[in-house]
Amino acid sequence: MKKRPTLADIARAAGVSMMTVSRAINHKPGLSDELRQQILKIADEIGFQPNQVARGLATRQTFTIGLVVPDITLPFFSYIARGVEDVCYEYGYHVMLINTTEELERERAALNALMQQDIDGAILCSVRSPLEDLVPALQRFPAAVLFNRELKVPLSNVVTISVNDQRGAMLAVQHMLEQGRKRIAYLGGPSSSISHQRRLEGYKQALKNAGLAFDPQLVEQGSTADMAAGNMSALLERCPDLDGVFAFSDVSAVAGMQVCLDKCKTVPGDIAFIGTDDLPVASVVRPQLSTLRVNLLHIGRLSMRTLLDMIDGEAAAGSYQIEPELILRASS
Amino acid sequence: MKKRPTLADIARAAGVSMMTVSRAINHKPGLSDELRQQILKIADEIGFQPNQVARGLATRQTFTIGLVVPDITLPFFSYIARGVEDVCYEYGYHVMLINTTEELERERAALNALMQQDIDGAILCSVRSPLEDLVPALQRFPAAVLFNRELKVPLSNVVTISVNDQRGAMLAVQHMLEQGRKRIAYLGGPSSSISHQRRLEGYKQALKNAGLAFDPQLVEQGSTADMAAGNMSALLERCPDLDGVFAFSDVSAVAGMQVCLDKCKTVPGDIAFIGTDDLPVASVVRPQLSTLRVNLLHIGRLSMRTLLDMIDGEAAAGSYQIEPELILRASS
DNA sequence: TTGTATGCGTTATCAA
DNA sequence: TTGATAACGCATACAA
Repeated sequence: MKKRPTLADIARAAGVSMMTVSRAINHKPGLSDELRQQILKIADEIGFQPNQVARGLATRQTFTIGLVVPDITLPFFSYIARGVEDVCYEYGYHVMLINTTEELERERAALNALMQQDIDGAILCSVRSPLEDLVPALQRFPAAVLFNRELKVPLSNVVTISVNDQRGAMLAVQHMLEQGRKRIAYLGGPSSSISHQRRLEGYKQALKNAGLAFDPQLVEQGSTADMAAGNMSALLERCPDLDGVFAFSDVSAVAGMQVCLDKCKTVPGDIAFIGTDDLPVASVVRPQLSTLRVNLLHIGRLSMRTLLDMIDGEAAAGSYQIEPELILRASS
Repeated sequence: MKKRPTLADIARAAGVSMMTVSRAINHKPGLSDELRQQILKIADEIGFQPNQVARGLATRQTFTIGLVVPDITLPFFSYIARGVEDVCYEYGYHVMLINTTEELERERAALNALMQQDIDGAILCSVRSPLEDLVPALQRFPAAVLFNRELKVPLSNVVTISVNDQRGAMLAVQHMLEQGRKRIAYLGGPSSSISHQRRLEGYKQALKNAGLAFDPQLVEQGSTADMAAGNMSALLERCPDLDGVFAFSDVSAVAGMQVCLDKCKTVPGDIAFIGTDDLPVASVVRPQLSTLRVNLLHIGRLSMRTLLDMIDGEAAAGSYQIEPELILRASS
């Protein structure tokens, strides 16, 4: 591996100073077009690529943002990541991706690593760290977007973006209640998930609004498809009169639905199903799955654009709330 | 935002030179334990975080690797990314994630961006760029792993890791042939995909081995679930005697399977289905889907560990071949 | 329009 | 065991 050419190399070859080369490369004013073309030509021939690390050190701007997610294999986060990256590409930014696997220790490490990297901003998705750790960390970033996590007191350099999970759950449960169903279960996600907790609240609220009592027997939690299937079996056994299921994700919903079909229940005749996220699988299974949709790609893009606005000093801190949309298909 | 403390700040506060602080921070020999503890204590109090950009410039090592994928929303790649990131976390490395959306222009931009970032290595998944562009780019990285793409001539700094897609397809098709099926379709992926092309080869090879002629009428291609469903309808209409389907992904397989079930075909009675990737959905749908499995998390980890070995100069270039495993479930 | 001096925060090198 | 000085590659500020 031979050393990469530097500004100095170009300067020597072109017989000008480094600064002139720098200006030419960065398309800054202050030299004749003729000379600029000449320099660019030489740079190209020599195969010059500006060293962004050096540039970052000099300008204190790395054009890199940190993206922290619990688990990139969850479609929910991979879609957000995609949206973020798309906008980054448009604006010449780069993404440093960190998975935390919902572990506090790894979250702490992620925040620490990002501090040291001199990133221009951070997008933190569903972080769990206690506010006493999170707030000081946030304050050290030039700008940050906090997704699905609220702050007690607003910070001047952070925007919060949240999905209204509670309302989403209410919409789903209300819909089934309006169909005359009375025994609706919540096939929940991991108990530590903030979305899970919020949806549970929405579920309870919808029941309350309809004058129905909350029955803990009708709630299960679990993260994988296998667990959802097991939970569904347990629910059916405990509550044979079950007539509706709101699920934490489309995958859980499909798993649960198949368990019911296996046991000769009809969907939606005996039991209605509503999932969450509108994953590709939702419209592929039979019956096609009703679901709560939020445009995750859009959320990713919005997050990154908001971050860019803050970096450019064009936006004040604040908060967005994304409303999920109830997509009715054949399962409810 | 106040300026972050630097080595100089600590040095001043501790009444020693920057170098002594540097040595203390980096746990390098050359100073008394006593003094080291003293310095670390001050650094901690002051909230010092070493600036990795400056460190990277000085040492020419950024502890960052580039990960290029076509689309992080495809489970195939998000699982690999997760495996890569897990190993990165263990070794204190960072991941710069870039999506190329299968566009050559964006691939070129990705390679360029990574060159400029002074990364320690790169993992390139399913890149399409012609070898004449790819090879010179690869040579500029200290080390690289090339996933699902072959080189004509080996490079001393790159390891190739590939899934044996051809053999996988052969296994799947052979299995159906052994069941006595004669009209097996290939519900393919995007035609530009290298995996798609390899699997098509395997499909043809299996037919040939069985003495059957290849019938282009039995092949369709498309990337989304919707397209797969449309393609399945077309196949059924063109070839009513169809009795088996090998699909490019589990999502395509499920989509195709549901189309068949909708048209009152039985699975696997009338038509057998075998998918690819063993996604969660495969074991959740009914009938449960047979599929080709490779451990993607493992591939991600293997890629990153191999890259680390090369970075540390411990491994020579070479190539790995991953064999898919045929998982038989109810659909075949 | 072009060039010079200096600094960004850290580490390598060599001297004490 | 410690420290002074010079890189690393680029950009800012100021001068010519």
